[in-house]
Amino acid sequence: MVRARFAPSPTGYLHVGGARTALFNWLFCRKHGGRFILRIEDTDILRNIEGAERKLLDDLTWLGIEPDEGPDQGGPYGPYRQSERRDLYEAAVNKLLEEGKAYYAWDTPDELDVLRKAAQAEKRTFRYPRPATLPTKAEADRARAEGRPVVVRFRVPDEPITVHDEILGDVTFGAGEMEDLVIYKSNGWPTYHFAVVVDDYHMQISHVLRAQEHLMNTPKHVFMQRALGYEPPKFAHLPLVFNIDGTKMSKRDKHKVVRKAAKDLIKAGKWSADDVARIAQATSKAAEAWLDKADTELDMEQVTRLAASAGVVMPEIDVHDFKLSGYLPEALTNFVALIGWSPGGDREMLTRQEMVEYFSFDGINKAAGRFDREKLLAVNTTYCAEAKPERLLAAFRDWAACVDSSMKSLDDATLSRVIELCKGMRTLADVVSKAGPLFAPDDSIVFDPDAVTKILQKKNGQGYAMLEQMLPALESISAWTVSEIDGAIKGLAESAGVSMGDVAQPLRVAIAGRAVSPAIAESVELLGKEKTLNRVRLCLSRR
RNA sequence: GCCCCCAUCGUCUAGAGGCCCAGGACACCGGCUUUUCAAGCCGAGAACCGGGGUUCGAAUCCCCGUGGGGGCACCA
Repeated sequence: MVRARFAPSPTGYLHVGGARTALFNWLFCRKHGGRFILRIEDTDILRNIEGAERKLLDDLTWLGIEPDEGPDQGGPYGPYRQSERRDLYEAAVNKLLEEGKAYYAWDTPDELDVLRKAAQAEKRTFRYPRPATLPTKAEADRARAEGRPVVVRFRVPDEPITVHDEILGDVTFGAGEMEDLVIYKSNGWPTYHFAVVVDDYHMQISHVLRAQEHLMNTPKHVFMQRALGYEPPKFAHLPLVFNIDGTKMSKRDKHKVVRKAAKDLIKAGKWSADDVARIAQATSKAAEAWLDKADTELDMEQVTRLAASAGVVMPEIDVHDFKLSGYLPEALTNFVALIGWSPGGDREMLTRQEMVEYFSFDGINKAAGRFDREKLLAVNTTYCAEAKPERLLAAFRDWAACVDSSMKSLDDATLSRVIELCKGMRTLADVVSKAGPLFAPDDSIVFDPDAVTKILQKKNGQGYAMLEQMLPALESISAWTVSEIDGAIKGLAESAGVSMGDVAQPLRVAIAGRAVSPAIAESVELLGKEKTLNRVRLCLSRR
């Protein structure tokens, strides 16, 4: 029975890299009729973020990667949060302690730091110096009573080890290359390394698919599995995903972009450091530290405020970011599946079913891949073009609710019509950026100065002249239909001896405020007679 | 510094010794279409990191070099 798991820690939104790991685990399970387990790795109580687990779960749901077992759905091997399985870790660590396979240690962080620095000065690789005779429990208790931080370290066997990876093949590590790692912290919680080993065993995990950054952890885990008498699962380490420039995709990228924008504005004299603090709603000290490259000084909400105010778009990093940008979950998953995996041949656009069908470790690459946003956009464009109208409508509603777009209040019929008129869209957000003004109040239309000069004022105000002539033509239309409106526009172009563009573009600027909108006759029809005439008059009055 | 992994167009990749003077997709460039934007259509350019082997034959196998990346926490 195949049982694979995705095990995120609740520190924020789901990262796209994590989403790919989750997807591969899910695909692997579906392919082999196995069970996909979600386990929350929350052993670092300080790093856990309130509400993060919910966000993680919601993002997975949005992507269509539903666990078979997990905190929400339960299952026979629960609980599915590590914080609720402490007795298991305790029993395991006691066993190792009793057998002399693990031992107590109580060096302070400062003491360890001194040892590390000394090793570094001698150009030696630091490894924790295992004491010749292992401390007794009584000694550990005494140290604890004295206020020393008592941890438990795993006694790593002094022998080479070869672990087999389903993707990479055999990987060998020499004897003595790993130090005796901490498996129990002084605060009484197990470390990640220990909890994974214990949980994977108790949850009967058969395959561990995880990012390649964990490769070096594998021998440690296998040594522990042997020490505990567990049969190690099979391992498959997935290639990493980087930014297009080869850097790591991290939330730092967001800070970077916003910081640069803020600094540029300061340099241009438009902002001051105080403005940064005020806009972010942070202390001036925090703002200054942040400007000086301390990412941790401002949180994401504060940075988001700065980005909005500075008018910069932050790079999408988390699944939620892509959702907000208007990507379809099926497009995102298809795109992300193709980084580090190939279904073989020329196949590229795949349904989830096809992905399951073609999925295999053979198709997984060893080399790291890069996340090409241009390609994602192209994939999304294709998905938008091929999606059924109902799907697009549902996806748009989902998105509009998420970003709180004013267009979310439109009825289904109108919305479907608008979406249809926006075909060729690259993201759901394009619908709003293209057709949004048609649904805004007449007096909220902002005229794009460029469009005004280029289209209305040019050639001695020919655009305005066309609008003046358009007014009676539109007024006389009794049946407000696309064909009538189209006829009116064509008629005017012909009688005035100008091109269609010379008539349509001024009208477009009048009703939308800029040179872009859906097809003109359709836009006008959608707007309605009254509003159209109102907007044309309004535009002329601002001449 | 030590350990580990990797290496085909700018990017994602196909390719499991002859089917490859290397195929697809995105991007780019040129053109078409056109009442805007986007979309669409047609076309062009673009890669086997270097050096040694093995073999009748190497993008494919081996070695070395170079380059890129990851890991070296009481974080996961």
